[in-house]
Amino acid sequence: MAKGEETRQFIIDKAAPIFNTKGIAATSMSDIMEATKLSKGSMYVHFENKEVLACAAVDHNMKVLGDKLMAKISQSKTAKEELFTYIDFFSNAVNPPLTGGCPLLNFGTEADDTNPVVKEKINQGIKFNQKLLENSIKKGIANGEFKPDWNAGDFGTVIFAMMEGGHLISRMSGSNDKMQIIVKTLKKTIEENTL
Amino acid sequence: MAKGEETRQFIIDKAAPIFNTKGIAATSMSDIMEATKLSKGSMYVHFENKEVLACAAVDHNMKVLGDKLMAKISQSKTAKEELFTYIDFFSNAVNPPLTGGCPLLNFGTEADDTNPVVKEKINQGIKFNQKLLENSIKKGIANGEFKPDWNAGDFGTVIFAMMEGGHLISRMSGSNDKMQIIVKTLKKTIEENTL
DNA sequence: CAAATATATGACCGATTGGTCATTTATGCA
DNA sequence: TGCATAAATGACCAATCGGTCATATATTTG
Repeated sequence: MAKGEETRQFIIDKAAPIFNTKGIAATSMSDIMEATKLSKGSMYVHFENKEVLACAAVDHNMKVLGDKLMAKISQSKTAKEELFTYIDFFSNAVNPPLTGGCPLLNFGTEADDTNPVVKEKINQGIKFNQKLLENSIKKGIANGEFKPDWNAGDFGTVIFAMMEGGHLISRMSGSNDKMQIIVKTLKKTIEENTL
Repeated sequence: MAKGEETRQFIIDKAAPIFNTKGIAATSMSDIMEATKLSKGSMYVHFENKEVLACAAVDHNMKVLGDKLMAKISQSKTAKEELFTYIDFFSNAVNPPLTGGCPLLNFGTEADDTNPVVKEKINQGIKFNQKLLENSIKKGIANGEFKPDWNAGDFGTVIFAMMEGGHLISRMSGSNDKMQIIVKTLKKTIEENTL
């Protein structure tokens, strides 16, 4: 039983970056076979079909990225530091924390009109990010760091949206220039709401 | 000669929304055959392969969307009105101006690590949007509508990034709620920079 | 250790993929 | 109208797709 779970995890580890880079539709089981050096039959011992494997890969990508992010954020001492850490964490779109870029953007746009299961996973991932940011702002308001009239919910959404948009721009241009404008603008707004 | 070009355009018209909805990899030539009711051989009379057809579909989607946008914006009398029109035009992500949503987001994320030709097309499309917004702001500064110290280039990028991010959020949630927060925030900032 | 169970293999399957081509049909021009 | 050219057809192709399964090999457990 231990061996089985080990192999299953091994497959997910190898498959996750491939799915995040090529997309679900464009990734074949042969791609995963090649990456894992496992036989086709072995794949189907651990995953009943490609869709199940793809879902596991989506979950894995979100978890790995989330864990890395939370590890950084948890080191922050102030609410402002939390927001800055969040922004800095995603500020390099050309060399992003996860191979293939942001999984919320990648899987979200692909799943949009075709895969309701993955779409809902991404929807939850987005909500998690928005809430995370909103809660940091609320915390900062509560402890007197931020202006009390700052709309935490709205600005949580704004930060997330701007970072995702900046991610897209910078990935397409192959340069972090525009992302740095986003980062600068967001940090300036945070400063303006700092007491 | 006239007939040939007519059929070619007909195929593109039918194919474009399918590619924008399902993605390039997940769209098959059979899908296009079914939509056009044309034979497979006929498709290959007008397009040497799927990649060429996909590129034509990407171009078409961007052009149709761009034309619709410019038609609206050209009716604006002031620079502020131009910016508001741009924002309003993209404010409904659940029922977007183009079937399948924003092609820059859709094709951009898919092409990112796999299709340099399409990627560059999207890169140019993004730059066009940024420049369009930047020029509206510059125009507004020049004619005394906006504060002269407003950074046109930066804010052009910010508007575009926020709208794309908002588009993603609202598509995933199936609600325009978060997009409306984005719209509200952007318009407020524009007002703050209006003299 | 031995029996039972779980895991790994790769040949094999039908379906579908993108793409070709000889042939037929429609179009455009002299 | 008649002829040359262009366009449309659909059977056909090799390659690949996701997926199955009898068989073989490890692993776990009594």
